[in-house]
This record gives sequence, structure tokens and C-alpha cells, in this order.
Amino acid sequence: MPSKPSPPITIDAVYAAPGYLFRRMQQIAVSIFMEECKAFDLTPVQYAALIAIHTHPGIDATRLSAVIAFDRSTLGSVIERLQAKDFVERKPAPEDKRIKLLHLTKSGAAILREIIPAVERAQARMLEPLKPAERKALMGLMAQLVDLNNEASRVPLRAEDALEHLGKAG
Amino acid sequence: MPSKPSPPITIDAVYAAPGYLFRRMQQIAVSIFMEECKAFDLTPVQYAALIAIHTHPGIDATRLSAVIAFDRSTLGSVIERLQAKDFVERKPAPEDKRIKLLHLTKSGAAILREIIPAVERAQARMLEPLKPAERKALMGLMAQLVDLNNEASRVPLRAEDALEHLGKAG
DNA sequence: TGTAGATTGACAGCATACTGACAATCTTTG
DNA sequence: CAAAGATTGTCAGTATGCTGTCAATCTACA
Repeated sequence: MPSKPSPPITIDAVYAAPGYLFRRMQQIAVSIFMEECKAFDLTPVQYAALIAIHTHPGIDATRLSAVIAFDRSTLGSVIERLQAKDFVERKPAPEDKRIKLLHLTKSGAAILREIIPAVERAQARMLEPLKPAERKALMGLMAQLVDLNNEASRVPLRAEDALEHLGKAG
Repeated sequence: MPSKPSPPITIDAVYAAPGYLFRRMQQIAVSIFMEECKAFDLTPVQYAALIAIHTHPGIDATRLSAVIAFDRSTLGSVIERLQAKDFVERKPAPEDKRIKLLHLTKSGAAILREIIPAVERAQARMLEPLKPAERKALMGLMAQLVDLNNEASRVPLRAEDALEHLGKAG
């Protein structure tokens, strides 16, 4: 019996592949974000870091990397840049000399409040070409897929587990 | 009448946002690709470039950047690395001294044939957590969204337009 | 208690991604 | 034909994103 035919080696196969569509959409999403938020000079990652620090004041860098699913190595330089802009401050933890605790500065909290509407606009624009029902369906499937694939990429801790030490409500 | 309530400033809002889900899924997709293809030492972008050059032999760098939706500036170094591995060669175009034409070497064509099964496995793994009908729905929505958002990110030419000068069948 | 192992932040090194600029070259137009 | 404008590849600069390593420090166990 004949073996399964091997797929053709053409760029068209790439265009329909999940990996290509995810890369392209990420590219588009960043582009839209930067456009809507250009007045604030904040990247998507810097924004995520600010939000996470706002939600969990006094978090350390390792836990922050888990919370926003961001590489621990790169996070150092991200925090450095946020520190240089005076949006974040790093204080050594008294009970553990290795750890540096992260807090928003007044400026950091302020810019966060100001940028939110622009971010909302950006998020809406990404899905705008779809019909409302399709947006809902896509977001549902993406949330499901990301959750079920969570182990696939190197994130040391799940967000919830990372926060067990912080006495937080909700 | 009351104004629309402003959204809460918490990290949970980020987790449900399109931008976060796209970034996270891209992260996961690259991770799966690298895992399945680690024997070949090729990145997703390098793979896309090889496929595109295979489909369009003699393409130049600017058109290649349009075909794989990849930044023109970065593409130079990508090609350099492919050249260093002896997968691609660059020849000056006789009728236009600015242009360098791209071709696969024998090694390049060979590794492309060999890596295809691994790439297929990677692509399948990305969607594996979903049910078949859900995979189809997600890919349909993603293809639609990427297509309709195509103008949103800086890709100088649409792929089809970029290829008008190449006498190609199909 | 003392030491093996784990954790933390920092760093080196590589590979995307993007903006903006530039000289060399080609094309268009007066 | 000459000048204006467009195109091409390249570079500098910034910001992710990843692997791997390291010293300082903390924890757990013998």
C-alpha cells in the first residue's frame, strides 16, 4: 500500500502553519500596542511588569518572571530600564540578603493609571477585524491552549504557586 | 447616569488580554519548535527563510523579508548565519549591482528535506491540547485575523506583490 | 553544627525584532 | 543627459527572549 504523501516543500505550507500564524499575530499585536502607547514610551513587557508589581507590591524578580511568564535573565534589564525611568524601585529584603523587593514609585503608579485607556484601545484593535462572536471564540480557544500548553515553555513556576509566600487577599 | 466603570488594574486583566495570549503562545510555539528541531540547529525564522528561498530561488533579501513577514534589517544577519552554515549562497545580480540573489546550497536543500518531519511534529504539538474541531476553528480564526490585520505591522510589501518580478509558475 | 544542595540576582553570549540612517545604485522625469 | 527620487543592502542602537554560568546566600539534612 502507498505511504502517506510527504507534504510539499513550499512557503504556502508555512502560511497555514500554527507557528507562523502565532509569530505573525504576535508581531502585529506588538506593533498595535506600540502605536497606541507611543506617547508613554513603554513596551508591552514593561507594561506587564508594572501591572504585576502594582498587583503584588514587594514581589521579587524571580517571582515576577513567573507571574508575567517572562524569562528571568532578561527581566533584570527590563527592571533596570523601569528603574532608570523612575517607575520602579528595588529595595533589599531585610530577612534575605539575596532578594531585592520591587515597588512602584509614585510616577510608576501614575503612568500606569494614564496608560490603561491606550492599552485597552490596543487590545480592542487587535481583534477588531473579527465579529464579536468570533473574538469571543478566538480568545476562549487561545486561553485554553495557552493554559494546557503551559508546561511547554520554560517558566519556572506557575503564577499561583509563585505567590504563595505573599500574604495577599484574592 | 453612571459612567462606565474603569477596568481594575490587576495582572488578571492581562492574562485575559489578546496581547498577552498572543505573546505567550508565540513563546510556547518557539519552545516546541526548538525542542523538536534541536538536532538540526535551525531557528523558526531560519527555517522559514530556507523554505522561502527554496520556493523562490534567486529571490533577493528585500523580497524575502516580505515573503516571510520578517524585518528587512534583521534579515541580513539571519542570511549571514545561514551562509556561515553553508545552507545559502548569495550571488550579485548581473543587471543590478545593488541586489544579491539568494539560492540554497546542496546542504541547504538536504537539511530542508530532513527537518520537515520534525517541523510537522512541532506544528502538531502546538495544537495537540485542543480537540480536532477546535484546532480547525482556531486556525481559521487566526488566519482570518492575521490576513485582515496585515497592514498593521511594518511589512513593506504583500507577499504576492513582492513576487511579481519573478517569472514563476503557480 | 557543618556541609551539600537549592535559590537569587547578575552576567556572557547568541538570535530575533524594530527604528532610523547611510552610501551605492537604479529609475524617472524635466 | 542631468537631477530628483526611489530602492537595496548595511549598519548603529535599543529591547526582548533564550541558554548557560557564577558568586553570594539561604535551607535542609546528616
